[in-house]
Amino acid sequence: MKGRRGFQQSAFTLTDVAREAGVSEITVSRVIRAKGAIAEETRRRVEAAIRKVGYVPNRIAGSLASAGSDLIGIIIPSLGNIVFPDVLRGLHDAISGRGFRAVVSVTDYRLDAERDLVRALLSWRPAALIVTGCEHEPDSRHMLAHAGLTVVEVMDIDGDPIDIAVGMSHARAGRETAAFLLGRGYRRFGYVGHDLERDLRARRRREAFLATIRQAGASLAGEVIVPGPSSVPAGRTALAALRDAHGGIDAVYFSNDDMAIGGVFHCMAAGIAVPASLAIAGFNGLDMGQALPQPLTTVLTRRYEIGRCAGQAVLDRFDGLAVPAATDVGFELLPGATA
Amino acid sequence: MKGRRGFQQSAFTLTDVAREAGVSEITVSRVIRAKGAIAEETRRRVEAAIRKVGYVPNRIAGSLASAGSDLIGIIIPSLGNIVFPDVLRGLHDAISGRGFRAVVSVTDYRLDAERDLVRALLSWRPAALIVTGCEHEPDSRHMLAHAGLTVVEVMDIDGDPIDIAVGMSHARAGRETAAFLLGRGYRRFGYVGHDLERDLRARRRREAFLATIRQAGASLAGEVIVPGPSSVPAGRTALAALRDAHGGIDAVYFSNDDMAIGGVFHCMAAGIAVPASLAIAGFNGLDMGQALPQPLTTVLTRRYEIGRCAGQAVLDRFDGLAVPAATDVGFELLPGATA
DNA sequence: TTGAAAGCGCTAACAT
DNA sequence: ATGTTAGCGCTTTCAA
Repeated sequence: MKGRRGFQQSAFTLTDVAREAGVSEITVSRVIRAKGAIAEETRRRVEAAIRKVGYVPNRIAGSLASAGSDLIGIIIPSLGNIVFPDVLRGLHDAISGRGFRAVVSVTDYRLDAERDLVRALLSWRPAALIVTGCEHEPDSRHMLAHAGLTVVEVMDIDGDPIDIAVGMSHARAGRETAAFLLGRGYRRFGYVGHDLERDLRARRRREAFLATIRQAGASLAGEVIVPGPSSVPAGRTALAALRDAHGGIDAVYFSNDDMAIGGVFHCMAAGIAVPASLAIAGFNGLDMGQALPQPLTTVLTRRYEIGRCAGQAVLDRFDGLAVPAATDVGFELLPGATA
Repeated sequence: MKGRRGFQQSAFTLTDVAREAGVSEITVSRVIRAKGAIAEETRRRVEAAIRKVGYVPNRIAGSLASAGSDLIGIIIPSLGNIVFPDVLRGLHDAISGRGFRAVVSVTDYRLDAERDLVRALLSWRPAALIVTGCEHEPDSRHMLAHAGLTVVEVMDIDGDPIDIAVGMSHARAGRETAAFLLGRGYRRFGYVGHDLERDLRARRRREAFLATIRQAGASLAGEVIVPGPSSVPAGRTALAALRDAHGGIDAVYFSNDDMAIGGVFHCMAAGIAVPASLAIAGFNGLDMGQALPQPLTTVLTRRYEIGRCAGQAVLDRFDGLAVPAATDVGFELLPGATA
């Protein structure tokens, strides 16, 4: 159980099993992969031998010999934002039944880190690579486009897919939220967001939101952008700051539900009537927001579905089926009760 | 970009790079791994050749030759419960800087699924395997104990570690929560939980909680256990059900913060004064609960820290350093304002 | 500082 | 139904 490097482990190989069972290696290999015809009696002997020596196949050797791994690389910006575990969950549910394994890497929203991870994961010759969003460094795009494997870009379909894209239009979500709030009669808007340099999808929602309210002759009366990642406490303090700095705002668009729920909590604590004095809208449709005494006005995103579709696309491609270049899983505006 | 099976990709090998640079394969290999002495001039030529052909190393071949991968297998019960992404985040932060990659698998809280995943991940000859909890099927334990690699059991230190355990005592957390509520004068308790057949740690907290209140002469006046996973909506409806069925309860222990926050929302919506009419306690110390108008009474768990320590243990073992068999990251009772 | 030879443990292709 | 042969692309000796 020591092993300075940690990996000599089960020293047994196919050869040992074959000797034990009195057959050739390839026969053992066939039994293990359930491939080719094997006599019932032989299979039993081989299986007994496998159990006897406690043989664990070596997929590194197997993958090298067969020129293919059952690994699927996935590169996401963060594990701290609940949306990515949700995507991962969907992906995992789709692929694990077929024996694929997810190798997970995190960029922390840095495209240069993404480039390095693309290279690192490609070196494992995965069956597919799943990346987040449609913005990548030219190097990344080039590697992905020429690696000769299935590439799925998830979350976002506002760009030009390298291979396959599965997601939704964040621009459209921003527009529709703006239209909804305008329709409810709000005119003096605030925005509360988190680090937009890095969260490119939140940025796109904000831009589309602003364009839409301006087109309608309404204005952005003020905004607060916190430097770090989104969180409930950040949303809570940011809304307090926004109200301190700017009067007369009647509706606030938050970069996502975490931030918006923080905003709702601030209003509860400060005795601000929602939506009478202030309307609040978020993005994602988290359970939590819908379980609030007043359900949050937000956009329900299908994160799990994105992961599941991405996984299915990988399987379909693997099976030689045609896969559309872009799949829009859509979204749903939840009117809620905070706007 | 097709590739029926998705993995012939960058057809270039070391041999191609070597030919291009006019050196032998091993020299290219040395340049790539920055191992052994290389003349400056040679290095430059090799690097140029690598860039020219767009060579991506094949770590499958490399791992086979060097008898070791830089993969770390991780097996968790779920991605739906925020605690596991948190652990994953800590693990990732610890290991990714050293070039290790996490291969993630999910058991859905089934120990038989865990067994299969242990076998599947061992077949990748990972540098280490990280599993959740201290309860495993005998087969799993046996494979893990004899695989000759670093094994870390995370979350829980209430058992007998296979190799290394990093976590906290859930029994102690249950006891201390009970002691805290007893100290505040509560005597008629309720419990609201989720699927305890599967979440063994939640079960252990509950048992320790019950033992403690009984020892103090208090009683469990009623409980509601919802069948599925924990969630805010589940906690909300379960508390409503508990209050319908049982009168006179003055404090409710929830299986975790998600459930407890749902309970708080129910009280808000139903006009139940917290903690005057009903006290609420959770487990995990999620941000969300602490950002509530009344911060939740709960136990702060160090999930990120567990992942980070587990990763560090793997690195230390890899570096030949001694690693303690059990690391207790501890927890902290947050008094909050709901009890 | 560089290279030649010999595998790592498995599977594809071709027998038998 | 089973076996033989020849690698997969790299790294580890061991030489030079």
